[in-house]
Amino acid sequence: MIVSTKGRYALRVMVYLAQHGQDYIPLKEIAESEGISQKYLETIMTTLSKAGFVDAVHGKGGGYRLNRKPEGYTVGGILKLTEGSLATVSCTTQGPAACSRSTCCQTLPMWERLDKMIDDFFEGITLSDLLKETNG
Amino acid sequence: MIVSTKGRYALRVMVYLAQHGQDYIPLKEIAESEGISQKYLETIMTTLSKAGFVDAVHGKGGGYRLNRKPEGYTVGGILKLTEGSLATVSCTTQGPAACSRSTCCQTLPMWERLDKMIDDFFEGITLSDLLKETNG
DNA sequence: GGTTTTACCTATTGACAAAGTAGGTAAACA
DNA sequence: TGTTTACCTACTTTGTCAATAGGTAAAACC
Repeated sequence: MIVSTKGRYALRVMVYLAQHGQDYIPLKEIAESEGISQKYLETIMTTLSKAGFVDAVHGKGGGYRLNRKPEGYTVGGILKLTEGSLATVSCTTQGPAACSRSTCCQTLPMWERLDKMIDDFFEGITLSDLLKETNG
Repeated sequence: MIVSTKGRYALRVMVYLAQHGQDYIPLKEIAESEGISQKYLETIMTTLSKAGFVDAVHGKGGGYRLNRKPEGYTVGGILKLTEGSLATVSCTTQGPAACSRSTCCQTLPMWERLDKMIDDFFEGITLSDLLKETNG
């Protein structure tokens, strides 16, 4: 049960941008600061940009920046965008009739409660909350 | 973020055994009833058997059965055994120094809280609880 | 003792997605 | 015109999940 690097990197990038306010930050700088492959980060930034999560500007002095306040982004929103889904089992990822056993499965309700709990967890955290985190 | 078939199948098998009390149920019957490949299920049953979660008896009239009451099994125990770990990110799966950024990472505390929440969730559910589930 | 029924063991395959790479084009600015 | 940046399409590598193949060993039955 794993959140892939795509989602994890995206979160870290968003935190990084949040810490740099109104400035446009070039991808190269983000990649180097966060220790992420430039090429790989490109695909993530494109996703964030297309979804309107960040502004992108070409050319010198360009780069990426947030277009909302940190409180305006939930961790859930960022992860759902980059991961595709947060569902923990294929049974709940697809439609209701995905599994022929759904009507009699003794474990399905548990998975659904888990998904709900995780969704609530992530939707209850904003970028602004992450900025306040401190380790150690 | 996915729980693999191994853990899901294991849970369903344990529920199935719980519903059959003291009887020894051959693998073939479990596989057919639950629609799981026999060969694949073998690896799962071996895991459960080696860990002492089930009794196994060879020969005619043999098979598998639980050796505790359903209340004696937590979903967390079964999943940790078959999945290996329930950690959601590689950052927390491995040791504390797995990631060089762990001391300054703004997102790590959140992952740790998530892992804790999921662990509590699964440890708070027993086989006996699953038996009471009803769908639709 | 031989046959059937069962669990147990080692190794291999196929499919798929995650992670990362390669090499370009287009926009903005000096 | 040249540099800096984002954007685009395609490819490769790697690894794990899911399943398969082909056996051996134990227990019961006749």
